[in-house]
Amino acid sequence: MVSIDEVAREAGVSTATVSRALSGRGNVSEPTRARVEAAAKSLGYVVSASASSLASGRTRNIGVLVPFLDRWFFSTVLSGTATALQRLGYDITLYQLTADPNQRREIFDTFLRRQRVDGVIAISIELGEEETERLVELDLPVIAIGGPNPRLTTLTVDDVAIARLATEHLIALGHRAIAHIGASPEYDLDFHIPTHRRRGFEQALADAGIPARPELYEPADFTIEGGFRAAKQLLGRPGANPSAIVAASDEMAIGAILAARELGYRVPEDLSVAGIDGHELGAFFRLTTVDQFPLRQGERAAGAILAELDSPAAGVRQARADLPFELIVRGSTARLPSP
Amino acid sequence: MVSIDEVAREAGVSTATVSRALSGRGNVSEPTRARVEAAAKSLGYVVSASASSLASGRTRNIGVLVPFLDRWFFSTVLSGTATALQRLGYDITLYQLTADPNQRREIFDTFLRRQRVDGVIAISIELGEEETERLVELDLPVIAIGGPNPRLTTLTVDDVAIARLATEHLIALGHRAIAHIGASPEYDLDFHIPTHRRRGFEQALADAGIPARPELYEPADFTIEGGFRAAKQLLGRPGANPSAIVAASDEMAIGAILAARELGYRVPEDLSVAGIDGHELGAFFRLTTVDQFPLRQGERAAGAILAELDSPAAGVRQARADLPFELIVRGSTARLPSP
DNA sequence: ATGGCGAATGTAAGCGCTTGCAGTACCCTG
DNA sequence: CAGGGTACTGCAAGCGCTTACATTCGCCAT
Repeated sequence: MVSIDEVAREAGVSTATVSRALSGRGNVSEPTRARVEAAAKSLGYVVSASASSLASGRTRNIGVLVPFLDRWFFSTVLSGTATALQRLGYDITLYQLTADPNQRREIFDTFLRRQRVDGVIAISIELGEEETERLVELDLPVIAIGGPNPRLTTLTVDDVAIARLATEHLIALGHRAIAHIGASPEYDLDFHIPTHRRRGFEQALADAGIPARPELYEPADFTIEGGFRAAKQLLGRPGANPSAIVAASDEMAIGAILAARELGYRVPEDLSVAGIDGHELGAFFRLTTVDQFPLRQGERAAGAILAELDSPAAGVRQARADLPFELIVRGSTARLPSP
Repeated sequence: MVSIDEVAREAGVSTATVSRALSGRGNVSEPTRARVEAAAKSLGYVVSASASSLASGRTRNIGVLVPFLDRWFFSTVLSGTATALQRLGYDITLYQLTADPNQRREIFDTFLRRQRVDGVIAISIELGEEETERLVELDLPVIAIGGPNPRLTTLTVDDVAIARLATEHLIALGHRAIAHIGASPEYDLDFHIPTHRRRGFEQALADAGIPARPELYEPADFTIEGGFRAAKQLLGRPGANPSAIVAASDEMAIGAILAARELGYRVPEDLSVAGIDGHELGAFFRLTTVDQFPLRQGERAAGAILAELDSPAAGVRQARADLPFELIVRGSTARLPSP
């Protein structure tokens, strides 16, 4: 491995100058800089990350925590984060958190404390009291996506408003018998997203003066299959007879569309279905949805952490539910035919 | 930050002993080890990654290269890798490669050469000549998944055999008019997977004495939507009239099932459909497929890299197509009704 | 008894950088 | 022309560990 000394010798300067020339910190005359750069290139010199980190305290590395790697939403957010961070020359160290308390403890107590990262992004992680504490103790910039956490800077989307938007769309189309596929309470771990969305759904109905009908609610597990089963329940339930369904996720909405088709309903003529999330499969199924732009969420988290890195405490701890979302009307919803 | 000196003082030993006690390298008497451990725990000491790496040359960090983060196959393999690596105390540094040559060059020329990783896992990356060269030059253990690369240790699945297995299943069920959804040539970048699968399909037909029929082939782009369109072509083509379809991916197979339903075919009564990959949605669509266990592929890569780390060159460069795969018969294929 | 050996521990020399401090040369002001 | 900057560069002290080598000590074989 080529070291900085060889570059210094080759360029006829001290190692200090090489360091300054290559890192851009401190003043170096243009000709010297060029000479150093040429020497570095010709020798194939690349600074040693550990030596540089040890001496400077900077790592150019961000730790990213995700609960799942192989689920669409999380991998999409991660993708956005990774793209943005890489573009700016940052490495990312990935930690996939499981439910195993030992594994989690190891990550919070050891991995994150090895001075290997300059900051941490937690993507939709339900953090325990202690875990939040550990994160704060790190004394590093931390950005959390999802689930307002009063002790951390958090990027959150207003899930109540999202669900209300989807529901209002259906109401505006003349629907009144609107069903909702949410989550069973035990699924409501992650930031109470299902609960918030259900509340948004109910608010929209209430605002429109439509009485809530318990038989028009059905829980599922946020998967296509779950949505499929829930929709079958809903559509088969005597007296329910919904003309529209708001699902708390696109995957469940797709399941609902599939279920409806199987039962002989035409979507959207006989049944309107709206989802939430902006899933990649939405376009194919012509699904009307409220997109929350997960890719951009990831990019935004990257931007936020870098901003804090640049000017610490610039982004004073905040927890604003201000991530953007937007109703995307496609072909799965239609005006209720006047009877 | 607590340093090793404080632990040494607290335990009443030298820093050398602390290092040895905590890392497990070298001899330390049991009582001393316990004392050191207690001191470290009470002070909340965690070794500094950069200092340790600089001094020892080991980083306990594996670089992982992926082409996409937000596609099912890759994120699933990555998940397997991450789980296995984390369990063994390794960090993973993630690099999402794009097609942008500048970005790729930066990763190969700079990021990977900063001595930040002990080894590299390349997940289904189509590596250029030069990129392979850079990887070899790193002089680190490198494991590639997919696409036999004679210069690297590669984990590969036999795509010809996989496709043959799927096709033979259909032939065994009595089908003769079997269509294939593959990829258009320009999509055949990544290790020629589509080509191999098409070849396997054709071999199976040939072995069974079934003549190839060009009108029973249709290219697509490996997505559900692509499979949907391709199947519509196939099923609408005059004179084609297939009784079964082998799709080169599960996503395309799912698209084909959806297309068939839309055209009024019952699956599997009127049309059998088989896929390849083992996609998570396969169960829901009752898709018969050849599973290639991507999660396990990821774990296996992790195991392989650690094996090489333990005993360099133990895993002499090899490129065996020996990853396991298995026919999973579900409900999308059935015996051809005797006419 | 004695030499030899291995286990346990300490000493101290790095690992390859970054950066505070100091020195030099040059330029501008008054 | 002196005084004071400013820009550039070098010197050298770390950053917080690991580990080769040295030292000590108890124990066993001779």
